[in-house]
Amino acid sequence: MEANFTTLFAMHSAPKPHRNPSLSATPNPPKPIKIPTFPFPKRKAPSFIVHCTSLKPRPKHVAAETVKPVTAPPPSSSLSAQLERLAFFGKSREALELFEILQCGGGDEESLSSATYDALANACIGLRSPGAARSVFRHMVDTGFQFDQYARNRVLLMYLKCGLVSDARRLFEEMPERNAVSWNTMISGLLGERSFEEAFRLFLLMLEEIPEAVGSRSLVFGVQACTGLGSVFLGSQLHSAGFKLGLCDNIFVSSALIDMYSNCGCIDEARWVFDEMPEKNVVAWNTIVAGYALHGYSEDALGLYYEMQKSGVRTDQFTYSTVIRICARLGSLEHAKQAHAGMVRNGYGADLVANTALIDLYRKWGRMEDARNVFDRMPRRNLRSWNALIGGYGAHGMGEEAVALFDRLTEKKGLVPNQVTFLAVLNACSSSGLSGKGLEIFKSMAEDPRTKPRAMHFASMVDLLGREGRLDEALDLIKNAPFPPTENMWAALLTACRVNENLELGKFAAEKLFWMEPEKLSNYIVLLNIYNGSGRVSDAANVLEVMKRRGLRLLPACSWIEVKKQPHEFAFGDTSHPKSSEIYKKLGEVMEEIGTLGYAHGGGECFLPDVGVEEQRGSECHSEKLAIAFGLISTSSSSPLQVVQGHRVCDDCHGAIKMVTVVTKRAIVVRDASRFHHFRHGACSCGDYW
DNA sequence: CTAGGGTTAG
Repeated sequence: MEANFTTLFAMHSAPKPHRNPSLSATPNPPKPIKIPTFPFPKRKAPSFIVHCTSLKPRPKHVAAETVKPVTAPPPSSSLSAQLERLAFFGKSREALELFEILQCGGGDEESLSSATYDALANACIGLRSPGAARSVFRHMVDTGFQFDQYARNRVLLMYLKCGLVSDARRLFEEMPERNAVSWNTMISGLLGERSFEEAFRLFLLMLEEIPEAVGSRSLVFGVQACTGLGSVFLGSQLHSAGFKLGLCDNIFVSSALIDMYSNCGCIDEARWVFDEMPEKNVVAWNTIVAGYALHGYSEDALGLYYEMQKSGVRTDQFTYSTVIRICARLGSLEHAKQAHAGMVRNGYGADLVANTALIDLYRKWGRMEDARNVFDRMPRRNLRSWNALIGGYGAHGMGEEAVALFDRLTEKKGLVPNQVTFLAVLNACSSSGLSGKGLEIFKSMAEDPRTKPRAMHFASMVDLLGREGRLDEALDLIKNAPFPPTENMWAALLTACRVNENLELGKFAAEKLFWMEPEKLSNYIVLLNIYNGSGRVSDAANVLEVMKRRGLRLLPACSWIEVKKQPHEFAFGDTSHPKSSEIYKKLGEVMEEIGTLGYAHGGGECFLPDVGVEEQRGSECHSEKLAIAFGLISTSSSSPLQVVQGHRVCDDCHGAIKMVTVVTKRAIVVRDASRFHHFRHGACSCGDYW
């Protein structure tokens, strides 16, 4: 391990973060949950730690982590003392105003005291104001302030925190001498700018120049740089070095390592570091839970969270925002509600991030009143909070509310809508038939160079026009876009053609898609449904033939429903559930009942838009129907049903469920692969377009 | 003497 880091770094070319691909795939492929319980087996140490023998452990640092009582500067009449007090109490703006007044005298001023500059630096950092930072530094230079190492480090920090990175870099280079704090400050600043490579190089330089000063703080930065670079290769070298230097029994280093490993796709190594920690604090727990979640192991992550509670560690707002996010991905409302309750109980009910995660969660469950409640109670909101709610309204066919919220947002100063906001509101307009408003917003985007519509916005407009049957306009929009058409745009057109039964254009769009994404099954199925719907049997057979030739097969469709915290899963024609006979009996009754209301089973074959053909011979016992039948017999007659599934609903089920809400007087929410269907009083929030 | 450290969202 004496091999020096510079050569190691040189060997290492263009690192790419290795992430679990399942996270970047479709937005909500939910899964049923089985929470594991954790015995904690000892894991094998990663081999690189065993191999590394040549470094000598350094004498243990005496932990100087004692917390000193901090006292405010005493009240005094002098301007600089007042300034210090203001800065101490976080009144940065006022402190800087006093500084300006102080400068008003002009001419030959004297330097302020070190403590006053300290306070000013804090004020500048608090406001992130580059202008103020520059003028404070200028004042120091102009008045002949005698810089010591401390003051130089403070200025360096001030510049970095105010975003003056290149000035800070120059300052750092020109420093007559640099101590550990100077290096750490500079490296940390570069990390904040996401200049990971430079940060890592600087860390190596520090190791060369003052190796004795590289302590656990520096190591944390080095490891963070590796996290940013996504390089487990470099990260494990640092782990190894830190291990030999005796720096790895530090909670900060351990947490940084856990984060590094999990962000580099090595969850087992992350877990090893975690298991080895003699004392695990909140951050370590939060990091490992987030790590499992990042890798898509949501159940394990939730299981670890329960383990965390058992261990007696106090959960914090980070815990809740992570756990709520996990619950949002899982098909579990009960776990989520408990997390919500715990968050409020422990005094984090006002946390911005956790509340935003809650909005997202409730919207994924179709509980828009709950989402709105959370939003209204939030003491502070950022753009993401607004986006989450606007998007939620859109996904549930509540376009009016989405637009109202969007208008409220644009009237506010301080927050400027971004790409996500626009996409959310355009989708909302489209799904609620507010085409006028949608077109208006789309036009307004194009007028402002900062919000030039992107491909996804065009796709949304294609959807909007297609919904109204304005297929020619939709096609024109695709052709006249300022960039080549994307998959999303053609897919939106294809859906429009299916609903509007436009065979020719549908075929055209489908062929574009087959060429662009030949592996994607749902495209073929949509075309198949178009052909079947218009009785073009031979064309349908052709599509099937092509699919077979390309070796396209799919997982069987399944749906699930949560009853009393237990998920119940159903596949097509499933008879494996213990209550299977009751379920089919109920299903039969309900189908008969809605039959008397005029429901007729859709005669021809109806394919689920994204499931293999051999999986479905008829839609009478599609998994969603089974899940709903089970929900009906196992919950009280007034409670709404929540069904989750990974495939899109077929026409027949969609029609049937609408009528089921009439005869049972229940609300039913189906969260499928592409959207929500909020069935109530015989209608669906999607407006029969999906 | 003071300063620099780890985790979170669409």
